[in-house]
Amino acid sequence: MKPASSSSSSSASRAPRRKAGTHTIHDVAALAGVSAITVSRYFNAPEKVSAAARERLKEIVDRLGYVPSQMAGGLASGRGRVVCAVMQNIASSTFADLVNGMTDELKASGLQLLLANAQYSRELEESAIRTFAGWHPSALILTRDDHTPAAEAMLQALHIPVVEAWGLVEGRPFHQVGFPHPEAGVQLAEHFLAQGATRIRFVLPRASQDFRAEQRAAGYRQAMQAAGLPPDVAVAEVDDDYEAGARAMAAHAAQAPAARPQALVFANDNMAAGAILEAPSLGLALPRHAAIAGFGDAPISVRLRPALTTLRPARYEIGQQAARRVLGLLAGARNEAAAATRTLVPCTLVVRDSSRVGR
Amino acid sequence: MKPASSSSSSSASRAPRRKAGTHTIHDVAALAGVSAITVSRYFNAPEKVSAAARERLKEIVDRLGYVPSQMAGGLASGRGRVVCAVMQNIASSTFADLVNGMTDELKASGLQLLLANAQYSRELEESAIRTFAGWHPSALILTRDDHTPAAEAMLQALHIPVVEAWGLVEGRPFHQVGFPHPEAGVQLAEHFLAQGATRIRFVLPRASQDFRAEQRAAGYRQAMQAAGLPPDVAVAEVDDDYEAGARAMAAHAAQAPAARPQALVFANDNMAAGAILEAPSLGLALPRHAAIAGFGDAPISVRLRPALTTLRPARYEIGQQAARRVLGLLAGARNEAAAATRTLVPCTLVVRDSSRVGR
DNA sequence: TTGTACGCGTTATCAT
DNA sequence: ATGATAACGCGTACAA
Repeated sequence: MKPASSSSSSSASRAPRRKAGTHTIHDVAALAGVSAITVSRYFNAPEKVSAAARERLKEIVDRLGYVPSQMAGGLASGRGRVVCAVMQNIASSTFADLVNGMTDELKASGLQLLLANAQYSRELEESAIRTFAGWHPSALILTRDDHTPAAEAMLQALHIPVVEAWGLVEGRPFHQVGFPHPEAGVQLAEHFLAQGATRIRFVLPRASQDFRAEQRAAGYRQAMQAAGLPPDVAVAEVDDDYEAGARAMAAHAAQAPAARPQALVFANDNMAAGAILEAPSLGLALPRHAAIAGFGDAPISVRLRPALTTLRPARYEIGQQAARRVLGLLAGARNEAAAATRTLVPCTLVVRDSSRVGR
Repeated sequence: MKPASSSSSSSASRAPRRKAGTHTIHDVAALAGVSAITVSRYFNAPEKVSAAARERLKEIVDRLGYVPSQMAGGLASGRGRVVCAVMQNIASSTFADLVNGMTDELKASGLQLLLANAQYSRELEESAIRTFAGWHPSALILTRDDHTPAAEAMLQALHIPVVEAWGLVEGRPFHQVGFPHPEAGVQLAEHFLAQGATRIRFVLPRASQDFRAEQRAAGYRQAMQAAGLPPDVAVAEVDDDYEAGARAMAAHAAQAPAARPQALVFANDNMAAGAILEAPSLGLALPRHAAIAGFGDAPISVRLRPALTTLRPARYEIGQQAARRVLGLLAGARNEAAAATRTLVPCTLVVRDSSRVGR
């Protein structure tokens, strides 16, 4: 079976390409006695297909177990039915709740959520965005607002909706859903200031971690200065949050009672939990010897003794709203240059026993 | 955007399809003075491209910010560069660790991990598998072994590696990585039996939750019966694990001391934590009034007082091994009918203060 | 080591 | 409401 034509390799039959093994839209179309495009419309715009055809197609699709190829569809339409999200720490319950909110909201739309974990690193975020670019996503959801210049350039070049979820800052070119983290620091500081405390310490996790925590610390600083009091920010020396909290408590116990801060604001609930759990073995009775507050409203917080006062961000709702914004932007695709919107999903201060300032 | 089409103004039949807006492999090829296939090889098999071409291509790819289209590549090659995983509860730290293990292991391979959340429901798992089928994944990772018949059929029809991670049972047609959960129940029961305890209670979360917990309970039952003792399994009446643990402890306190179980095995660490945190307000001193053990080794467990004895599954490692098995199967693609393998990643019993049986 | 020709399965466009 | 045709961007097979 050599190609007879020695000259320009003409119509010589090539080896048939290996089939993917699954059914294609043409199999379905042939069985239903319609053309492929009708099957396509059956999936993408059922109302444009006659009821009769719809019924026959449903039966055949079910029988064959046919599932449209996302890759072929994405290639043909120029956009993948994918929303990509870059989280900072998949293992934390915070981001898990965000993801749940997004997933639930996107479920009905047929959009698949693609996740990446950047571990609080801008460089990893950039790399994730680059990877995602290959999927031609319909939209992108990020969880920070200080991208690398390269990442920022890619975001502009993609020409798709970009939503920054979790924080809320001014002057960004992208849509945002979340709350201003400095404001959260202010809220916590004022909770203690209102009780007449004058020595309030803010405890940060070890550097190079959650940059949001530092924004909250900045808010705390500002509130202290506004009250004419000296800010007092301590930074943990260990990575484990519980351990860091426990050590902060030990440092507290080591100070002379009169010099001790009256209140400790921890950058997150895990640190605060570590502190509360450690207190008894240090001979400290809470909240008398130290009023405590955290951030995040972890599930454990209400169980601690004393129960932990904390700030509760609406995590699930932020994920949901971010996804909803994406869907809205995709639907009303026209408003290209529409101004970036900012959606506030506020935190709630949850006051429990741990934050009663001793007198 | 320059028209990449070589055929010029002939047969102006149709409107040019809207471009995706990004660069294509041909843009890169043209700038480098090579053909498209060379660019393709530069990405997929760099060693087959001359060093000179490689260097020029690197420069151009960087300058353009070109990223190959996953959809076009997947469509052309018949398999997407995607591994799909169905988790049962994304919000739990258990599954987060699994995901981290998988992600890290897959990172270098260029395979993208697609996640779905089935919330302990077989039906949702089936639906996730159906959705995933449209992506023509290279492999599938699941976290249960009791799929619906329809799901099972799809798994067979996909003709791709399937790995069941987390549990380990006999007689399954798919590869497995994990540990036998009943065995975990046995381990915990025996830890208390070895201390001479005769009244040991197992506390399950509310029904319709984690079916693995019930497998562990079955192991506990078996160990008790083997020791000639009556099993005592309590089932929680509330969904919140902490609350369930607290209530179990209250029920314990309400019993006459002589009739109380000497030891409580909780189906997970969250329940155990709820119990330990509640004990002081019930007037119970642990472990004297109740020896406690959990399962999972949550981060909080070592912080509790008394610190919680628990079983530590190597979650990250299970995720990693599952991904590694996938990569192995994809590399040595030949062994189609190779027998399903089972990889044991054992649990470690972590003994702390909470489980000392009072005498 | 590099290039040519073709088709992967779907949807956009135009036509009926 | 339905169909014919031509892409979408890339990788496989084969040739040089």
